[in-house]
Amino acid sequence: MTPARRTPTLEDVAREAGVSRATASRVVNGQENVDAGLRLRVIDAIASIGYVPNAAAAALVSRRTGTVALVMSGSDGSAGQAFADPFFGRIIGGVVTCLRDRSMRATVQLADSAKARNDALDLVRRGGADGALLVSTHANDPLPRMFLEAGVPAVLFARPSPRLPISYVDLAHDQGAALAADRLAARGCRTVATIAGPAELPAAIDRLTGFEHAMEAHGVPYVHVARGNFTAESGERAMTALLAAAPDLDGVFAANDLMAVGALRALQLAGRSVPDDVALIGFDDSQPAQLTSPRLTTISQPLEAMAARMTEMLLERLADPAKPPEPQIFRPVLVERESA
Amino acid sequence: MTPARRTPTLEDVAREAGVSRATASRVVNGQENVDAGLRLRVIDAIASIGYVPNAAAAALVSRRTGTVALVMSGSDGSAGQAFADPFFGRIIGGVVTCLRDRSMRATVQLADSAKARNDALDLVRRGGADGALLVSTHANDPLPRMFLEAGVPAVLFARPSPRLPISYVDLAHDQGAALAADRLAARGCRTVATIAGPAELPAAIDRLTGFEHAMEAHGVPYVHVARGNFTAESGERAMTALLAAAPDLDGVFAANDLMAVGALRALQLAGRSVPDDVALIGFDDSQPAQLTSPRLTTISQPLEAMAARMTEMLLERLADPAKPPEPQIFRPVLVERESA
DNA sequence: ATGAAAGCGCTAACAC
DNA sequence: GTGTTAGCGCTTTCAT
Repeated sequence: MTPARRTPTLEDVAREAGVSRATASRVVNGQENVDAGLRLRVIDAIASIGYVPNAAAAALVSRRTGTVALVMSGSDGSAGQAFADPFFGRIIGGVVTCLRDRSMRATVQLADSAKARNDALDLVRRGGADGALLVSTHANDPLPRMFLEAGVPAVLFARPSPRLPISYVDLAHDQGAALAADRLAARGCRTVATIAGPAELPAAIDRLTGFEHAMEAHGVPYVHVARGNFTAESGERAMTALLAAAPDLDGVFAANDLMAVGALRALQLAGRSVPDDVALIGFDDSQPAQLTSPRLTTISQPLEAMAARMTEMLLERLADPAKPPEPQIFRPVLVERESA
Repeated sequence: MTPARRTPTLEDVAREAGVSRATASRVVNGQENVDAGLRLRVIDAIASIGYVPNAAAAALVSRRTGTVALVMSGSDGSAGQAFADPFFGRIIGGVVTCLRDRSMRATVQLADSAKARNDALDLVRRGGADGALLVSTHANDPLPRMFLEAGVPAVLFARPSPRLPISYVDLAHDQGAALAADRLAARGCRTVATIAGPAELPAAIDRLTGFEHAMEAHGVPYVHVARGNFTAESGERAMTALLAAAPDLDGVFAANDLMAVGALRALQLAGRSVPDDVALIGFDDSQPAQLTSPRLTTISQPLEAMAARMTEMLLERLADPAKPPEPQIFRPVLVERESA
């Protein structure tokens, strides 16, 4: 008859295999310096008694959990809604995929309030995660500085504003905007406008100034500017205003695809043909960009690759705490479709 | 001068406050039965020496981690790509939001290969998570049965197929389809078609049969059927085929919004006006549904609420392991816009 | 290459 | 209400 069973421990494995707990541990953790014969016996013992290592015990002594905190920093109160945005989803995908190659995992935190930010930081301080990945796109987000000051290993997605001595990955947003400007200029557009994003997003600012500078380089000293908030509605409104201000417009760069979709609608309502009367370029290469007619020419960013690199940088930092902070900037690419 | 500091432990707190470690522990864990005066002294001590609890040590003895594994089960090789789909994002949002109210968190796993499935299961068995949330939408996914047989607490998103004695949340997909049928019937549509989703998704099957049955109830015995794979392109192709087979079509139900968007395009290309010539209804209430012209009438599902409920059910199961498995079905709602 | 032994920091009985 | 105590299961020097 079956004895009342506790769940088997390393001790049991060791006894069963006739080795010490230390050796059993070495085998479990895949260390090389173990006699092949013993290793085999340990492996058999593990299988025969159905041993499963205890993660908490390992973490307690090794001070490593194999877990990384992935902190999504939103404006206060943005709540769970944010996750519906593929931007976050793609980053999660990149992070999770990178981690699992190393047998690690991510725990997702939402930092949209002072309490939530503290909880996220606490998680790492309590040893619930080995380090943190902070997706923080807003200027003056307190989160990066909190982690920095607490001495908690962290890498950011997006350059902190104001700047901080901390590693981050980011896109060359200005280059993306320049790609759009180049395209418009190449089509011969001379009266151009841009629908900019919220001023509190450094990325939006970079896209705006990047566009202006690049058009300037193409001999176009003035660009009409309207602001939106990254929604289609705001893009439509902005485009309507732009059309009123500059009826002879022949090229438009929207700081994201959603606003470009709205702009497209306004343009079509106004009887302008895209791209013949007005060329239009978006940013992000999101799904909506592929669903409009004409389909949107846009700027794509390698979010998954950026997320994976961010993860690697954290792992490097964990392996060598002395590693100095480092930025890593990715290049956007122009996706040519029908709207420009 | 400052002594060489270890990181402070509960022991240090206890000494500083002049109480036992047990009392200090009670205060840290917010237990009620502690003298108010002592509690204050402990709190002061914590602040003054900068104590931070160690999660691994707590987990080791309490056998609780406060972490739940959120396992995204995709078809093999679907990789990180899947996360770009707002479907997953919304679920993650619902889960994370629900958990954080209880000071818990989720770790995201991708189960798209035999190894990944084993890793996910192992995570819980090693005590890396207290239980699992399995988002498994494909028929014959081995994942749910694996967790069930391992005796690991788990709750599913979507009814397992074949059925299993395990708790799950799901949408009444057939009711959603019926909502679409009712709408079409109310508009007087008599020659209707549906663009169905992949046959390996139980949800897609339910939407198809639900639609057929409801139209039948409205006195329409036959529904034209074409299959798509949930992409806009497949929807466009399906619609083109449907138009060829039944040129007098006056109503179409697509099993998701993306296919509806494709169908809309095909319809417009064929010179049919939507909704005047042909009424069109989608499913999901996704972003693209709001960006087309006309905007899509569609069926929405409360994914965040479903995810939150799934999470609660797991927590209930954790609190009472004897709790019998239970399904929880949510109602879809018709979102009236312009296409039908 | 292997084993002995010393904790890692905490919770939960249990006794008072 | 408070303290004492016995581990939780593992990794990791340190000898050998």
